Amino acid sequence: MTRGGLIGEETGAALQQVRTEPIQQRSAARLSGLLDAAAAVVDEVGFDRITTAMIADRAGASIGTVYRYYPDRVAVLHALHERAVVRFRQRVVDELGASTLTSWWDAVDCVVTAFVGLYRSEPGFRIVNFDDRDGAPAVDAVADADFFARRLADVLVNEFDLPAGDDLIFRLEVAVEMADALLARAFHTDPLGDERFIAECRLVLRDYLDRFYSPQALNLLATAS
Amino acid sequence: MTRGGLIGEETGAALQQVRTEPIQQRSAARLSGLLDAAAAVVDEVGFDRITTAMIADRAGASIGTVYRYYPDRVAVLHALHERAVVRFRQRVVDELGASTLTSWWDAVDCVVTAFVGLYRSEPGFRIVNFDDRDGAPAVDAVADADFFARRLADVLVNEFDLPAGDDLIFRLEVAVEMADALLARAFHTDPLGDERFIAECRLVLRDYLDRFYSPQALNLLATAS
DNA sequence: CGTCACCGAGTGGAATTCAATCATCCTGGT
DNA sequence: ACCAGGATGATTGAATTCCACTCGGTGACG
Repeated sequence: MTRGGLIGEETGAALQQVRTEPIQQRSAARLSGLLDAAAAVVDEVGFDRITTAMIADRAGASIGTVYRYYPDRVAVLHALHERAVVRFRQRVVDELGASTLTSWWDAVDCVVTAFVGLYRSEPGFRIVNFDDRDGAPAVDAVADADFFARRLADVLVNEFDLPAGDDLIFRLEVAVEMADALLARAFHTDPLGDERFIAECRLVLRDYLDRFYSPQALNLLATAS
Repeated sequence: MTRGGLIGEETGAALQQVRTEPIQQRSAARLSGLLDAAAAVVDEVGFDRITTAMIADRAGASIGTVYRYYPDRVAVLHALHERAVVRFRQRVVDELGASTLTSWWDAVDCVVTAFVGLYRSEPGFRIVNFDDRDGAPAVDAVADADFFARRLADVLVNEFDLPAGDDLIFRLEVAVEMADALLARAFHTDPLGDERFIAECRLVLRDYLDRFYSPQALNLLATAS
């Protein structure tokens, strides 16, 4: 199933951010418990007021336990970021499966919907943007966007016969960056998301991609070759 | 001169971030020296690993001196941010003056050019993005984008007769967010800026705004009313 | 000689470590 | 099957380190 590839359990972008892989089952819950706590704390006190003690407290663990699994404070945020990205991809897959797709646009629309949905439902999702420039998770943010663009390109090529190639990937990455910026802006003030920016985001994406991948543009491309 | 308004010495966004206004001349240089040091450190160790001690060291001052002028660590970043924004506006004005503007597009182009130029020449400019979401200067980042959009709107209205109003401001803010995201992406890996993303940024901006403000669109608007 | 600038050891709180302790799993003997 | 008891994973929290920020003392300028 090509769509499932979006989730991607490949190790390419994966990272060993956990010091020790949990062996016993009790600690499996600890890990996600710590992340849940971190997410809750982020939403409560904000991104830069987090303390490791708060996370430990909220998770019902001691400080040492936090450091058993994560090398330092920012690694916890990294992990939270990663988990949210995975959930985002899962949500995109769900959206794609629940909708009847008649053109590539429907797929892009699903991505936007998934993104907006997560912003609304996932605690701490705000810190998770693909392109946070300066904060902790910054390093591999672009790698995430790039990775996602590649996967999305696969889907669009396989299901809607868009022309594969670097151009498509590049344009999707451009689209991802723009969408991320506009949606982040939509949620900057309004916790439910400013509909104006969300709508404009869909419009911009469609216009931009239509320029290259509208039926007309594709026809021109086909007859020219 | 309407263009000069872009620089904006209004007190609306200004802030009393310096504790003590320097009285003696020697300390005038100290202030900018501290900011230069901060900028250098930001470029070297990254945004979240900055240390007040590092800044003091680099500036050849002691910690106490930093705190003489700035109330706390983030105030230094704020000041750096503010200085960069002022320089950006100045550069935009310079670009506008040095170019012959035949349409609003040339003005937008100048803004992009100024932005790219600063990215290349100004140390620490990366932290200065309009829309840093989580880091310290995040609070008024959107306010900056909004402010800049308003000023730019004034210029475009006065010089190119674009229809004034909230719609124009909103669209310019959308444009600013998109441009910022794409240019940040352009400079994420390549210190000189990936030309592909820069070019695509110009294209996206033009297409987006053309939709509403191309001569044809404006004519339609005029005849309809 | 009174300010203005500057210094840098000192304070407090948060981040991180680590040696001790507890819990769980494993193994081999009965 | 059962269980003792070592081996190893998991947890703890006091101790340590790091870092932002203060403040009393020292020079420099006018």
